[in-house]
Amino acid sequence: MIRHQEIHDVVMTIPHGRVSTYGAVARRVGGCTARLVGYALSSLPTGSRVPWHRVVNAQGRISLPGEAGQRQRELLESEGVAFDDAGAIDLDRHGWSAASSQSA
DNA sequence: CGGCTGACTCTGG
DNA sequence: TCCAGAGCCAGCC
Repeated sequence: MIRHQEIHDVVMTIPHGRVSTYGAVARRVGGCTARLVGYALSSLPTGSRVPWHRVVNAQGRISLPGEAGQRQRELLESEGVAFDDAGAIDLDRHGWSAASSQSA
């Protein structure tokens, strides 16, 4: 049975300066779908150690509406993540992968 | 206890 | 490029 806790744990494994997608995290959890990841992040309490800001949609764009979305972009830029003219992140560049976590 | 909504992703037109 | 439908878990009223 998948739990939000499992998703939180995977998100916490995202290294600094890297970003991941809902679908990617879902696959890493296994037997989980992208929606559950989104729901899990939505369930994150304020002040949680989960780098939720390092999680974006498959398009490399921020799906988080409202002010939080703006802050997410700031946090990513603060970590060295670059955004595209369309406000999208180069997943090919900052996209995190368990195999890429060793070196760029 | 019952029903609803919510930070996704993929496919077809 | 935009719209719609399906699959999933948890918190909330």
